[in-house]
Amino acid sequence: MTTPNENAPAAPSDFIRDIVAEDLRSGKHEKICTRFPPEPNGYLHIGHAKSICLNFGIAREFGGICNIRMDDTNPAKEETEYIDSIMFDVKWLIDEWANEHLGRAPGYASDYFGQLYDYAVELVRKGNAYVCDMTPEETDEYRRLGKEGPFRNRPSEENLDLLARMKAGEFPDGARTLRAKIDMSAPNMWLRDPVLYRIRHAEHHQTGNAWRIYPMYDFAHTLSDYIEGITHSICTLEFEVHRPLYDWLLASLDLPRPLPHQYEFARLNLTYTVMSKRKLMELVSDGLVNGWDDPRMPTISGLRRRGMTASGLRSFAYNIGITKYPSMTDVAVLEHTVREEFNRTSPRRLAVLRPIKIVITNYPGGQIEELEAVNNPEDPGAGSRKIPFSRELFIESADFAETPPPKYFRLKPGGEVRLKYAYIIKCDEVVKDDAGNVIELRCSADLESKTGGATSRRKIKGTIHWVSAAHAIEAEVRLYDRLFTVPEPDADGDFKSFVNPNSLEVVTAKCEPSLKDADPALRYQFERLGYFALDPDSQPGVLVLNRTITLKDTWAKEVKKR
RNA sequence: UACCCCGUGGUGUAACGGUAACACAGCGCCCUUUGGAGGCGUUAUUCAUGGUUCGAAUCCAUGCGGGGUAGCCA
Repeated sequence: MTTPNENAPAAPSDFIRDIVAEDLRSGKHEKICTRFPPEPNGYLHIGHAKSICLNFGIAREFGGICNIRMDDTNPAKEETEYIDSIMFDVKWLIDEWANEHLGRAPGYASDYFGQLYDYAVELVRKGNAYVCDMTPEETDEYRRLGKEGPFRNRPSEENLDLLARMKAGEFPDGARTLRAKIDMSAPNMWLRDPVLYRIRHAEHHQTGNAWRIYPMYDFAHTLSDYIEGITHSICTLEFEVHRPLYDWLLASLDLPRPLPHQYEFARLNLTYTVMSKRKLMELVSDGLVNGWDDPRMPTISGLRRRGMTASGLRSFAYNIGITKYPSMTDVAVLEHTVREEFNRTSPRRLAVLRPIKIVITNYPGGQIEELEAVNNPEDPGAGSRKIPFSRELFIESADFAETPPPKYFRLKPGGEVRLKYAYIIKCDEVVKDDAGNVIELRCSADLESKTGGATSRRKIKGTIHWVSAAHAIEAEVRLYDRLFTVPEPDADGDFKSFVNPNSLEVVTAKCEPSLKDADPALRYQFERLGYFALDPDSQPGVLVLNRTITLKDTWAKEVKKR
């Protein structure tokens, strides 16, 4: 069932896929149907990406389908803005990969409100549900005590009448509920007559004012699964204790088989970030980030804007596996996955983030050379391009040190360095302003050391990047770092106090001229610096780039050790 | 507190009663016109105790540790 030109790793094996494979083998199911059921009350994050890749991945690997279903049973918390973003993110993530395994057209639990209500009536008829008049506080207390309430044994006819009047909007919010009649002394709290419907005089984003009662998660989710013919209903660990209720609902309605079954796996936790919708919402509303799609956010929209690709996120989802152990994944795994893909696919470019000017004193003033530069050493088919060289250049200020630390093999007074694709130069003079800041370096080039030249084979320890001053184009470059300074910001204390004050730095970079036509679909490697993607803030003639991820920097690590 | 689930190197996973392996991270070396990439090497693991078995990470029991649930949220 796999598509041929898939560059993500081979399908993994895990306990859920083992079950699916066995169910197919044994003939329990002929065709697998999974689902992804987000509540539209926030933006999707990388944890949802794990779930999407699991559900669509299974559909894809086993020749089944996966439905997208908005779990929209609480009109108070849900908004169409979220629906739009969720649909966009899911499509972005599975497009070209598992889109053909999308089941029914993306829909809503609210599509089934009518059928759901009929099931509720049926439950009442069977004596498996009743209308309860207790207040929320009373309900809580009785449940805690394991005590049966006074309305539990209402006659079926009365329940039916009350339920119909609830539906008709005769009672105020919270006045009554429909509850499952299970077992008030059950050790599992979710079996102590859970609420199935509550009264909410609220307008719903899909159904408008058609309904005055709304089903609870357990009821709506379980029966929506059944209605859609879901075979494997995969959710996160916190729903584990709900599973007996899931099974009870299906059994009590006496539904014909095959019934769906619920399986649970551990949600994703990543170091140096937070993952709950509530906390992400706080970062946005407190202005600690610039919106849900801020490139520092672990949201799918943020990661996309940062420059991460759908295939990269999918590879990551496959790399981390699926278990029931509540683990903490090192964000370095994500970073590694992204680098691995970009190293294979990214065109190389020369750009200087923090420029310092150098003058090649023995190079003629008006002369310009077009030098050949390889586009991607990992991909010979990517070809090469020309970059202009002239007497005045910019190099990275970090690539010069007046008093170099040990093992520093970049440019230093009297020292030599190779300019990538160009000449070996020697720093002859350091020019400073009145304040003592280095403002210019005067260098001489070994004019025979260019590729193919007589001295081109000379062994020079350092090679640095550069751009021709006269030809450079400017770009706003946004340098992102981890959003939090500690590996587990929500371990203890206020997570917001650990926000990294240096998580965003904006510089004006000098770029080689070919970047003028930068392609938003591409990720560029700025040699020796990292991978960069065009930000949507870019306009014709105005380049804005985001640093998706740095290159591995062993020198920085060396410096840090001291 | 009650109930449920889970414990394999620093981290994430594999091994499905038969030699504990892979990736990330770390460390060292080699190579390099990216201190990138790549190559080679290396450190380090079955929560504890008992039991079953020729043989246990795997099965059982107890203990310990971690997580989840106890909304008219999902």
